[in-house]
Amino acid sequence: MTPQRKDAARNWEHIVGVARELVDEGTPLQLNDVARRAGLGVGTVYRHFPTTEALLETVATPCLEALAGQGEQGLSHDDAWEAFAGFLTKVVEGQVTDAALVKVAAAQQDVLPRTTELKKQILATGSQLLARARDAGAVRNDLDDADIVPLMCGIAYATYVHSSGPDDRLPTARRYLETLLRGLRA
Amino acid sequence: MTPQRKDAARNWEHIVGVARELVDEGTPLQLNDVARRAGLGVGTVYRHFPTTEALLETVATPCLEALAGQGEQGLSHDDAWEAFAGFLTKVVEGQVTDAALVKVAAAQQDVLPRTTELKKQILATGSQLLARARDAGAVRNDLDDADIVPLMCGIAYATYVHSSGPDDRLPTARRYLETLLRGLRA
Amino acid sequence: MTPQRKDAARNWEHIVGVARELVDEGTPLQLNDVARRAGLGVGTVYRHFPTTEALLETVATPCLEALAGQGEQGLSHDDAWEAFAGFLTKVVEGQVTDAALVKVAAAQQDVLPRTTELKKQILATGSQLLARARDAGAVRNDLDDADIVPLMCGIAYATYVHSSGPDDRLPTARRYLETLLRGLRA
Amino acid sequence: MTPQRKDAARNWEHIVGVARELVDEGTPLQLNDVARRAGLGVGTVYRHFPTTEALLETVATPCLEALAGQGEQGLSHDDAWEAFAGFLTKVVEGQVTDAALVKVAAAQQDVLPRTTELKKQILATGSQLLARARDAGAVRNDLDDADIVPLMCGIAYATYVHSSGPDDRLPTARRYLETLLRGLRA
DNA sequence: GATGAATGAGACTTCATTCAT
DNA sequence: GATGAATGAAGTCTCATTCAT
Repeated sequence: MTPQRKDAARNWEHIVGVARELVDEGTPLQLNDVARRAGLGVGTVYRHFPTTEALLETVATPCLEALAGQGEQGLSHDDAWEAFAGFLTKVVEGQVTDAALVKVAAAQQDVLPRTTELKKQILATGSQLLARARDAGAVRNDLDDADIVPLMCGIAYATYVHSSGPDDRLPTARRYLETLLRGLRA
Repeated sequence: MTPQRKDAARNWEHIVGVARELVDEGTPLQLNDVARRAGLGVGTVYRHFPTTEALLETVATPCLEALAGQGEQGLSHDDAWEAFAGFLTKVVEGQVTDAALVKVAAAQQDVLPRTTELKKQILATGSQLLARARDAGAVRNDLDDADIVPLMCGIAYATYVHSSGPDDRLPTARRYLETLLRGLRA
Repeated sequence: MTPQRKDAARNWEHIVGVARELVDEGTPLQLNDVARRAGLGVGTVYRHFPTTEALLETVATPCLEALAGQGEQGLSHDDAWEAFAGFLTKVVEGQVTDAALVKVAAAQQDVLPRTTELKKQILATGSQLLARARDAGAVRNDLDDADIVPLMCGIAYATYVHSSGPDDRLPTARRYLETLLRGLRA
Repeated sequence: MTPQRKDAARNWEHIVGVARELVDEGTPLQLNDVARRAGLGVGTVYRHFPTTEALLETVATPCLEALAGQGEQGLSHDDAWEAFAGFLTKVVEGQVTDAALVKVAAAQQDVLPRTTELKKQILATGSQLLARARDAGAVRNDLDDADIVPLMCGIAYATYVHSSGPDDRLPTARRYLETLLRGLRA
């Protein structure tokens, strides 16, 4: 994925870094814009990332990887409910902290195979955690695998609608999630 | 609100109708686009609706009015919890049925006084229903007035993320809301 | 020129009054704008004044008439130079006081016969005053009739370029004219 | 100022050339219009000149530079009055020859730093020449630095009002300036 | 590979004028 | 006569993408 030549690799990093900043600022990603801020030619940015989505997904990748990792850890947790709830908390925290994540999560289609892979992996982990919790009688039966991601996106969205700024988002998101989890509990 | 002259009124209706279609299609509202589809001059559309928001809010108005009405009815309901839950159900059903509603609900600023008025009214009703349910000991204490709208938007959003088409939205939304309501219950 | 029906006459007056205000504000004359401010339909304004120029000239007419009158008076002045200089002073004062006047004066073509008539009359008076002053040996020979209006417009323009606001215009215009007059003196 | 790449430089020149023509024709500068006439995309023109003013000032730059140069020469002239008068003559000749110059001169705000610089320089030269002439007792005391530009613009404007075509402008402008200069003489 | 100039479709908006009511 | 809704050409400007250098 990462190109070979050293300068190309440096550019790649730089572009992703600039894109990260833009996403954090809430500025809509525009490849021209990224190029200007990175002090690079548009062509260079296009070579590395043919579309906005590709760049966005790349920006989101580390977060997705972190979530995937945390899911793995959760699987070794004794308490099935705690594992499940803890995982969802991480997911929601990620989303309200990182605007890139929400967009990538809500997108129906991915452009990078890596993104698809990670999303699948996270979903699989979520499903396992849900299954375990359900088997342990901790979660109600009417919740499906396919509901996890939408619900997390919903919580994140609710948080964005509620929040005036980026500061009060974390507590709000946690509060909303707690409520939802209480509703999920068997 | 509706203009006086017959032809103008016809155009007004027509524009709103076309906009309704576009919203339902998921096409982003564009005044030029509306004009083309309506077979009218751009200027005509601009005369009636100076901004996209004005048109969008107008499109959403009937739904908002319906919700406001249903809220009123809820206030005369005996069971405080049922009244509260029923109202939220109506709100969520409205949102997943009507894309305009989500956008208008999530917007921080309105452009039409009528919209502001209706939103206030609905919020007030929601607050009253929440207070009644809380007083009756049916709802947990940590839910605030300011959380109602965001949570409803969140449910709607979750539904959109989940749904492949517009048909399975209603049951999904109801299921999600039920879960949330269970979590809100004291 | 003024219409017959009483209400029409009232409208006519009102339109001209509103236009006067707009000109004084420095707002560019727009017939739609005039109509809105006057609380009349655009059609009504168009009926009275088919073009912006027609309205502008109408607005300028009283000033033109005043100048024409003052020119007449000047002709009966004993001192030929004083008469000439005094007349030019009035003209320049008019122009820097009234934006409509500059535009009408600088225009190559008039749309109202009345305007043409008044401009001719003023020009004729100016020519006579110039001739008298020249015959009296008070003015240099190289100044032509056709130079009077342009020079007055030039003085007015210089004043506009110089001036920061409308308040310091009169003294500036007078100063500039004095200089020019000194240069015209034989 | 001129871009690096050869094709870009060619376009830049071409655009300025086309703009020059339009200005000379008396056609109001419009970026779209320029693009069409130049056979270039609108975007190209906008890239080079983000606003009409930027293009206009660029078109006027060579003239401004010429004036600045001539002012320098004037400073080394023995006769203070001749130097002053000669400079003003050049300025006025420039203005009536080049419509861009009048607009740029009369504008309160510049958009290109180069324009501001040149205008300052020319003004400074004018001020010095005026001071020298005044010290030499050749010019009346009531003329201020800040009057030079407005008066030159006024002369140019008077010339435009007078002239039927672009051909008789130069002699007219000279005649008007002579008259004014006579009035400025101590 | 890198650059960034060029492109031009297309979105947005204004306004002079007409004409049905 | 009066009204003001309708028109749509024309101007402004942006931005994703391509391609010559």
